[in-house]
Amino acid sequence: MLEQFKTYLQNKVAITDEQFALISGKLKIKTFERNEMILMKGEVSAHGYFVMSGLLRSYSIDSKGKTHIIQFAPEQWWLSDRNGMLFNEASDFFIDAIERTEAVVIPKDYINEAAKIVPCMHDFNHTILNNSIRFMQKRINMLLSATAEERYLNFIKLYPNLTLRVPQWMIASYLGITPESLSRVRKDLAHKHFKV
Amino acid sequence: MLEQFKTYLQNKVAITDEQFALISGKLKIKTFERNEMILMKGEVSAHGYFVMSGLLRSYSIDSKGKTHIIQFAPEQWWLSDRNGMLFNEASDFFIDAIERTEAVVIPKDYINEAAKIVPCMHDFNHTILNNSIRFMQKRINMLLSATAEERYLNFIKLYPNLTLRVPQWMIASYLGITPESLSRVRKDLAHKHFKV
DNA sequence: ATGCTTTCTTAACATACATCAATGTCGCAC
DNA sequence: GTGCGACATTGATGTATGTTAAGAAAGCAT
Repeated sequence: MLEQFKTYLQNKVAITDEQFALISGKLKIKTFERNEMILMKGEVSAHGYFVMSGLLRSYSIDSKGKTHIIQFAPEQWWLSDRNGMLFNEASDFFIDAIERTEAVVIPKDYINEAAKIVPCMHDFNHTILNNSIRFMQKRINMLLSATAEERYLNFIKLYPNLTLRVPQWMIASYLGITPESLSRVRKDLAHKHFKV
Repeated sequence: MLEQFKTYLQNKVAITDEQFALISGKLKIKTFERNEMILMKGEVSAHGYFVMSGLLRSYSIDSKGKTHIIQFAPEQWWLSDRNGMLFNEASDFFIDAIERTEAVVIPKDYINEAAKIVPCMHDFNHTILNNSIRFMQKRINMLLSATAEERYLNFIKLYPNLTLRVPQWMIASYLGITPESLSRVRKDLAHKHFKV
């Protein structure tokens, strides 16, 4: 059941099957239905999720009722609320399931506990967090500097398979533009003979 | 000399003076002049910086020659290129000094080495990275949802002292608007009797 | 101090994107 | 299969912000 998570871990750091057995005992898998709410803004979350199949998202809702997607989490991605996980504070964002998804539930103290047994879990954590940061820096750079069309092209390159799985209004929401604008960007690209 | 860095560390995790002495031997302090270039895009960086006094920034330059500020690093902040630090890859961004600054130079393997002696350095690193992530998530949310005026007001609240130290075109660049727009926003705020 | 460069402001004008609204299409629930 | 709600497209129009350009003010180097 946790086979996929093991493969993922072993891909990042040197962990033997025996070691994995030692640190995976407490891990649980949870299934979320399509559209199921996972975390509300304001709640305190004590778990992170590693997505094995399906697709999660975190998002905000602004004063005008518009939603803004902060992150997509497809297979092999992590999603967690940093406020709750580390600081026991209320979440700024909502989390829900876009598709039916199976995720490994990671308790907040898991990494530290696991690292007591398998020290390189610290390196693993370190790597994950740093990756997340450089990923977000690139996104910030995009939002600061790119036009709607450039952002969309970048999105397609970055998440080729999401482009087909996710409704366009969600992609628009991730890019920081309206669905109408995205529709027009796509129309223009089609005229330029651009193909996904 | 490293007094400030020690205080900072002790504020975050339980480290005795003795422990700090053990892990601070190799640390060096470096001074950068105003406008001094610290890292060019494309270079591989092996150091992070902890700012003790002064102000650093990381930024990109787009195809039209415009600069976009990714991060400011005033006193007590960290700045490093994640590409080089963790993955030995070329940096996406530039780093330079806005003011004359004194910074502690943190070699890429420092945290791991220090943690061998003082294990809670892992917790420290963990906290720093998570804080950075939630900070950036909020910024992304801003860029997705807020108007120029809202972003500026948020900036003032977040970095009250930077507002006075940094030229306005840099603030504009951080907010993702032009200096002219920022000037207009400020004019409007003045009419509404808003005071910094 | 002097002069030169950088920064800030203001105004006229341009434009990318948002908004509003109507229509069409698709997929899913019953 | 029918019908309803979610999604996508398109067009007309609005608006926030960008662009260009000029002059004023402030900062910096010699």
